[in-house]
Amino acid sequence: MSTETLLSFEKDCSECPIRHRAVCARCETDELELLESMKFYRHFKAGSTVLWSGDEMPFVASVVAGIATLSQTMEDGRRQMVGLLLPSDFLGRPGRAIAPYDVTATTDLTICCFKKKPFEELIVSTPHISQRLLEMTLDELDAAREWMLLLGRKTAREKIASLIAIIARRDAALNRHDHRNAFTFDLPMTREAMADYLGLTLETVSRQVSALKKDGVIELSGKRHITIPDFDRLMDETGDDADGGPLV
Amino acid sequence: MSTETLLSFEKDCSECPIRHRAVCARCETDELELLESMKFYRHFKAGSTVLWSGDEMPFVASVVAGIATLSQTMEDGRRQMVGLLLPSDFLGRPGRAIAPYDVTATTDLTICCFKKKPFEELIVSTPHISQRLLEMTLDELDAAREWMLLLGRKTAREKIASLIAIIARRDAALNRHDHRNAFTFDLPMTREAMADYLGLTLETVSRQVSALKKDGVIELSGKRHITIPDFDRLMDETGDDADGGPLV
DNA sequence: TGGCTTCCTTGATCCATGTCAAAGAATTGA
DNA sequence: TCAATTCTTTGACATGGATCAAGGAAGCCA
Repeated sequence: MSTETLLSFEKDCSECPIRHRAVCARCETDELELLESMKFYRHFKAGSTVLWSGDEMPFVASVVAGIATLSQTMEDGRRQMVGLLLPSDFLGRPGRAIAPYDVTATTDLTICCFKKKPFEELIVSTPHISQRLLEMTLDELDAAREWMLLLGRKTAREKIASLIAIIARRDAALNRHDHRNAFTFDLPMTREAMADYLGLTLETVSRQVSALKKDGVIELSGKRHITIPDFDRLMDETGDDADGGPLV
Repeated sequence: MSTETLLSFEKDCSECPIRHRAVCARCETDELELLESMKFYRHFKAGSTVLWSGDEMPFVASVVAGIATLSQTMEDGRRQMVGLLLPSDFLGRPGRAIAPYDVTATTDLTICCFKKKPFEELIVSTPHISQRLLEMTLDELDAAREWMLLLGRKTAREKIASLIAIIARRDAALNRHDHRNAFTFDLPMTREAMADYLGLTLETVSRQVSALKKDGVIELSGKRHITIPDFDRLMDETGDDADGGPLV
């Protein structure tokens, strides 16, 4: 992202890349002006920690660019990712002072922050915001339930295929590919992060990625760059219904 | 639940057992009167299906009494429970016409229903309702994330101990036991439903319940009646942090 | 250029949980 | 009271994924 672009939306919400999908999506011009006066940006480098579970959480935020993850860690070190925050997703919960999960930037990350207290007042005074937040939270709950099916019942191979399909789908949505033809993208995460997402070990992730490659379901160049020659073939491997809904 | 009690709250919301926890919790007297004029009750017998995934969903509802589950089924029959609805929990999503999950009554069930269209108008016109719904949805999301850790990373023994702790905790909250001493309750579900909840087979559930019994973590009389001699001992078996938060 | 460091792959082996099978216990209905 | 049905337990065995171990590949900095 270029510096000018950054400066442009940092001044003016109407230039913001997530203007129409974030928690502010429904806001009118006057409401945006209010938000502009309150917001501030923070940047994190790939791999850095945004918050540790148990930390004081003085702000809520929207992801503007990059990817963040939410994860929980057990005493003995077992870790499970429980949320994946993409641009426009919301971080934090009104009414909660302490972060319940570790929040990590898996790529370079820019977030648009609001101090918690004033934002909580906004929720009450600005229905456009609380309505949008409800909608987004319901979407996240649906995603979490899809994920629970994956964690509880899918095989390692199905898990990998599902994750690749999710990422491919998102990429298709962003970059306007015709998803039914071959296309190409980069995995935005390490094998270890994939394992944490899927409830597997990184060795199993590596083996199953290799297996899908050997079977021609995906093509790999380097470690991260993937081509999908036949999206339907990939979908067959996910274990999901043929008609898994629209690719968004 | 006696017939008089039923009749009493069916007429008058202020008598309702879930008055202070459900989606209507924040409503004022005049708002309650509006709800009273719109609501209708439906009853389901234990084991019956409330909705199939893909069904038209003409209403949203609050669980008044009993337990319902949300579950997803894969084409080959693998099933994963993705939600557990207890009294006061909300069923349905404003703006959604089709049920995305199977909804099953695991005990006799009473729900308080609102037709979808009028309810959606309420959401917009009555902030007390949409604010409460947001809060409840955020709580559900937290629960789903806790569950994801269980599904992805816990052992079978830890999963069983966690489920028993969850049920015990809920029972403690309802029946005002002192949870630090021995107490007793019934599992409200079959071994198969436990397996669907935990991402296990029913045989593994049965074996691990037997193992916890042999090790003195729980006492069993019959198949469903459980006594926990030492709650801390049970918590040690769940894999969660010693301090897993308050027992609510 | 070369040597860290991080990330990834692959092999050998183990074991927790799934699968298949049989039978016991509780519940229901005739 | 006796089937019939549903729920549960237990055993024997199979297997998918974890664990342990080694080394390869790519990126980074001196």
